[in-house]
Amino acid sequence: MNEEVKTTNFIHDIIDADLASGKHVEVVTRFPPEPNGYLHIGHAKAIHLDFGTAEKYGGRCHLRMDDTNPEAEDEEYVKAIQEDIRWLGYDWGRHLYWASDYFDTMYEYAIRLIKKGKAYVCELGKEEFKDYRGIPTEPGKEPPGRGRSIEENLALFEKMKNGGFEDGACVLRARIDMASPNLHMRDPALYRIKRATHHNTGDKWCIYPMYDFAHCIEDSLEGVTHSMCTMEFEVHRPLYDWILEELDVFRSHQYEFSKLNLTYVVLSKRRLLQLVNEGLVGGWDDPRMPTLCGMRRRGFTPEAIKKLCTIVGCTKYEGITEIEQFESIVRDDLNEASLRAMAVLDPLKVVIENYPDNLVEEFEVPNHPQKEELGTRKVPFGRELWIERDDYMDDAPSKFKGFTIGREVRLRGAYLATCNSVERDAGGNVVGLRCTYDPETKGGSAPDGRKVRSTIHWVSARHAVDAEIRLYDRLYTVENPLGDKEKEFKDFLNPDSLKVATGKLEPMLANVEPGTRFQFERVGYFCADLDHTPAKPLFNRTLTLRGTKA
RNA sequence: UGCCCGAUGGUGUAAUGGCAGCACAUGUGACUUUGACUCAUAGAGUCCUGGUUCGAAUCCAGGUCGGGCAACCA
Repeated sequence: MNEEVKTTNFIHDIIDADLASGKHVEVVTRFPPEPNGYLHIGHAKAIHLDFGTAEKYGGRCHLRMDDTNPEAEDEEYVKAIQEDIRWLGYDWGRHLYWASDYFDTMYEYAIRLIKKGKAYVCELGKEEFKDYRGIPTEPGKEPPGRGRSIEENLALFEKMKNGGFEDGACVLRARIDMASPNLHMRDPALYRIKRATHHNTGDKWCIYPMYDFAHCIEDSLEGVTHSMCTMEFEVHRPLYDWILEELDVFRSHQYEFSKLNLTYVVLSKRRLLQLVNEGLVGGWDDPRMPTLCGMRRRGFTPEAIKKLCTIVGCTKYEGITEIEQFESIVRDDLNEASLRAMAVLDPLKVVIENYPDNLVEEFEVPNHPQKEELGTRKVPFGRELWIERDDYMDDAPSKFKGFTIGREVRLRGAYLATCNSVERDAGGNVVGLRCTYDPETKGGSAPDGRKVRSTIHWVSARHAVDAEIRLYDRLYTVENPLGDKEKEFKDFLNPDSLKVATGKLEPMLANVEPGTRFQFERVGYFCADLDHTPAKPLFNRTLTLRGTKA
């Protein structure tokens, strides 16, 4: 997973050209989250691009909290955002900034625009202005305040700042072109009045800059050379350029790329919030959520997430990546890195009739089949075992890998054993197996060299630790839950996205740290949950093994 | 509807005027003390129509289809 795939993309091509021409001598990027929600895998794509680009070119990437709307934002998210970015493995060093750091400068810049006759105070209400702006096919009309004198605008703007107007009574507008085919250029709002306490600046301001005004200035002030954002901002770029041009400040440039889309995943902030608020999931860090904290809890690795970002690359094409792509990367990573263990999720009792009742043996079992350096562990074995219910079948076909009456099967790392008879309840259901083992096959191989095709996992009943095991599956039943005009995404929630099992674990698993990842052999990849304790073991299934059903 | 953007196997992504490659997914086979891993192998692609050129996925024109924008959100 560490082999860095050589990457380039259309933005890096531009950077190469900028560096070659001397337009820039260093590369400065930024990741600008608004602290109003948790980061998800879509943000990971942007983070990977922003920080990864800076890394590639030996430049720097700023982390900037884009806190221009105090009504929406909350300190609670700031810590979580930082934790998630660090978890991905990125470091902004001393370059943590806030849009609110620049409120004074932005105010000065607004005045500069007014003095140039490029901004004015507009008293039109929200709905009224919509009328003036008009529709794309027809030019808009000039708002009444547009012709006001500079002095008047200066006075009015100061009155706005000093609280002389009610919220929403007026806004500061850029004076651009009410006839522009780009609606964003029809005198967009720059400042609005909003009496809200800001988490950084408190009650100092009652006017706050709009995104379009704030963002380009933030970039410029920080010396950001390449400001990358998603495609929906493309139509804002002329405004971004216009503001920096009129202000005559350092020219940052904006480049747009397409968002990440994954099958069986919904990333919209609003809908994620809905899942949490309506109790459809356990919270923002529910392991079924595509949030970084949810994915962390699920057991996904930051390396796998970054590798996905590398593979999907950076283009302007709005496609949808199959979740199988990600799952494959995760399995690759987890297969390499995880230690093996044995756990039985749907236990069936086996009695080895010819094994002494009081005997306990410990077998030295490798922690990884291909990596000797990961060592071995001791697993206790006794007369009574748990095996997977699925590992017994009446009249099994020859390709079946498990017990059937008369067939010899290898108990992984222990002995070869043969099933002689089956115990059934009144309904005919199998409730236990009676087997005999071959004492000559210690470790699992027969001295006479006979071939045994089946190997199954097991846990000693006397030593087994009971555990709650949460079996996670896709949150939705369809690839694109947003793709149906009649139904809403919640109609496609997978009722089986979480199943809870009480499993039997090999004893070592009770004592691992929360977050530790394992492959339960023949079952899947699992991760000790945040709430896992030795007294109450709790594991999450990250993914099944390839080729096995959920 | 106006403006902007895009289109390469089922999916994602390379090829920067010169052999259309890689990965995932799918099929088949081998190996296996995990139905895992690994290995081998197969099928499958340049949206359409013209033009420029010795040569076009790439450049040009027109079309088709898909996406975005029209908050005092970001």
